[in-house]
Parts: sequence; C-alpha cells; structure tokens
Amino acid sequence: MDAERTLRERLVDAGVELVLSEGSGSVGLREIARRAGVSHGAPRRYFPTHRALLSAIARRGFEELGARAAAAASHTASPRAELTALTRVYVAYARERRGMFELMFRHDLLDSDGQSEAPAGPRLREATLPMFQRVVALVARCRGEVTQSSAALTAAALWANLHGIAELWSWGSLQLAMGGTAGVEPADSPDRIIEAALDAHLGPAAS
Amino acid sequence: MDAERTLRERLVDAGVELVLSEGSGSVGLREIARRAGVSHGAPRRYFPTHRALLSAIARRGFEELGARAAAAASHTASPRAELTALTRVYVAYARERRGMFELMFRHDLLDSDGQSEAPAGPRLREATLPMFQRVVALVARCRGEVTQSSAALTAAALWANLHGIAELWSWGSLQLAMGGTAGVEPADSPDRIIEAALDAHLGPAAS
DNA sequence: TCAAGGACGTAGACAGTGTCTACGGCTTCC
DNA sequence: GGAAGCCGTAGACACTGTCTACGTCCTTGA
Repeated sequence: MDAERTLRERLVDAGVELVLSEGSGSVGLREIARRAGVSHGAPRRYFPTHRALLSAIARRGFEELGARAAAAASHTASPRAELTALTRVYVAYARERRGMFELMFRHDLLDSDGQSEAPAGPRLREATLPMFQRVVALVARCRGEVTQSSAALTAAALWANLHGIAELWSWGSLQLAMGGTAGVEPADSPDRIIEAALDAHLGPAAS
Repeated sequence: MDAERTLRERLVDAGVELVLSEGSGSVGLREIARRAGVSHGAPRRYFPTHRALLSAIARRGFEELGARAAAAASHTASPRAELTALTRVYVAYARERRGMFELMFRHDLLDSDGQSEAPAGPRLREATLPMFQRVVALVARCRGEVTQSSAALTAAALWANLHGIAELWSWGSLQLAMGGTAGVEPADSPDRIIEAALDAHLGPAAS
C-alpha cells in the first residue's frame, strides 16, 4: 500500500511522476510536496536541499534503467546480441522518459549522493559504472579477449557513442540532421544508427 | 568601444560572461541585467522572456564553436585530418566552456529562435546543421564517394559519437569509467578515445 | 521652431520559488 | 506520567521571472 511507503519514498515517487508529466525543468520542491500531500517544509526532513531531492529522483532513474537492461539481457544469446539489446534499451529509455534521462545526466547533480548535500555516500555519477563495466566485459567477449584492459578503450568509445545517440535522438536533432541532408529520409527508429555504431566499433555482425 | 554595442549585444555579452564564471545554472535574468548595468525590466525590450535570452546566449556559443572549427579546418590537408581537428575542437570546447556547451544543448531551448518566444525565425536546433553537413561531406570524401546519401548514416553515427565523447568527457564520467576499470589508467586527454572513435567509423587512419 | 510620437529604460507590483526557523502533535521509552 | 525526540506545519525572508504604468529622451513632420 501507499500508506506503507515512507514519506521519503513518496516524495521521490511524486517527483518521478512530475518529471514524466511536466518535464525536468518544472520539478519544484513545493510542487513535489503538494503532490505528495505534505507541506512545503516537509521534504527538508529527508533532503537537505532541492538538489538532493532531484538527485534521489535521478538515482531512481538509474535503477529503472538498470532493471530494463537486465531484463533485456536475459533474453539474449551472444555478447553481441546483448550489446545490441543494451543499446536499444538505453536509447529507448532516453526517448520514453526523456525528463528522467535529462535529470540523470545533469552534471550539477552528478556529484551529489541524493541524501546529504556534501557527497558523503556514493555519488550519482558512479551509478553508471556497473553498466559501463558490463559493456567492457561484453566488448572483450565479442573479441574473444580475456583481459579487459585492452577492451576498455573500445568500450569507452562505444559507450560515448550510444550515449550520444540516445541524447541526440531523444531531442530530435539526429532526425533533423539526417532529414536535412539531401537524399536521406529521416527514419522513425534509431535502429539503423545503432546498428551502424555497433558495426563500427565491433566489426560487422557475425550473423 | 563597448558604448557602440547595442544593449541587446551587451546583454548577451554579460550572459556569456556569467555562464562562464558561474555556470549555466545561475544565469538569472536580473543578474544579467545587473551586470549589463540596466534595470531588471530592460531585457524585456529585446527578449520577451528569460528563455529567449538564454537562447540568444546559446546561439552565440554556436557561433564561437563554428569559428573555432573553421579556424582549425584551415590548417588541415586531408578530409580525415579535418575530421580529427573538428572533433578535437568540439570536445575541447565542451570542456573549456562547459556552461556554454550545456546551454547550447538544453533541449527546452533548442526550439526557440532567441528573439521571439514562438519560434518564428531559425530555431536553435538548426544551428548544428552546417557543422553536421560538413561532417557528411568529409565522411564521403574519406571514402572516396561522390554521393552524400550513403555517407549520411555513418556521419550521423560519428556525429553522435563525438557529441557523446564531448559530453561525457567534459563531465568527467568517461575518465571515471575508464579509471574504474581494472588495469586502465585514466588519461588526461580525450585524444585516444577520439582516435578510437574515428578509426572505428572511418577505418584506421591512412597515415 | 515647436509639438507629437515613438523608442528606450525605470520602477513598482505580483505570484511563485528555495531555504531557514520556531512551533505543535505524536510516539516512545524511562 | 512525564520527558525526549521524531515528524510535519506554517510563517518569514530574500530572490526570481513576468507584467504594467510611467518618465525621458530623440526623432520626425508641419
């Protein structure tokens, strides 16, 4: 029941709902409190500042994204297929929950830990680490390599590539760019670009 | 002289200065007016809303970036070298003027034209088009192709890659990711990742 | 030459924000 | 049963972006 949820959780819930419906720019502290049914001073008991609350909302986003990635990965057979699935999930998440995606990568939130204002706990930026290290491992397996160190560079470039696709596509900039180029139809799906990026970094798909 | 500059220009000047010194998050309308030495109501004569002013500041950023890219391109001999130079300029700009870079890609600004609030003129998003089309042309020349249509897909993927590198590197996330991977030293320059990305999308460098 | 008009910037009001502080009600334990 | 501490309320404060009315120039035209 909702009554069982802590006010702390309910505040984050309300924040997520607000981000999704109104966009990441209008996530006011007072508005969140209003939606959670408490006074504007209540959040301060759990989040010392507005930014700390936003940080907690963003952290929720990383949890969602991680869960989606794990679910998609369980249906794949090869490392390459898992990389494709992971990339698609990443880009789809950026498009479907754009406000959350924006919040998750707001650099002024990345150094906060979502509880205290001074980053004592794990910082938000580190929430991407597990997913990145999974990419490193998958890239290494794709190449049949044992050590991960030589795959890290490729993985970093690929990681940046998928992040860029997610961001530019969710904003519509990639569609505009390709549509504005003579003789190119703007695609309604980023799948072709995702394929191109994976092929570029990993070599053409085997199957 | 500064006295020759329009108040409109001086407002954008003050805004740029403020973004660079205080970050993109604290670019208040009133603070800009204060730094320009006018009252808080003055900007409204030229920018109907705060967002329109921010949009004009972002547009200034695209002009700066375009100028840097053109200057760097004039010293190159091959298409591949120009692509390398362009990528380096892009990533360096994101790092050196991070606040401007953030503003330039704030999606809620991308649909404004910086003057009216309703986008009557050219939208901010289209400010990236010339640079993207240059990338398309360069990619086509790198492959010795005549038509641009087949190069557009590769160019789009490469474009997203360099954008992702710029963003993640300027925030420090890529450094953290590579540093957090066993056996990898975090580099102090993004050049290796840039090289890896260009090699991936265009094939290994000829020279 | 002088008056009318418009461009330009000022200043106050208004609703709303994030943060801070003092205050009540409630539980929980000694 | 009283005291202590957690939890949420409510008001104040400085500040923000937007709107509106008002002056002060400069230009323009007869």
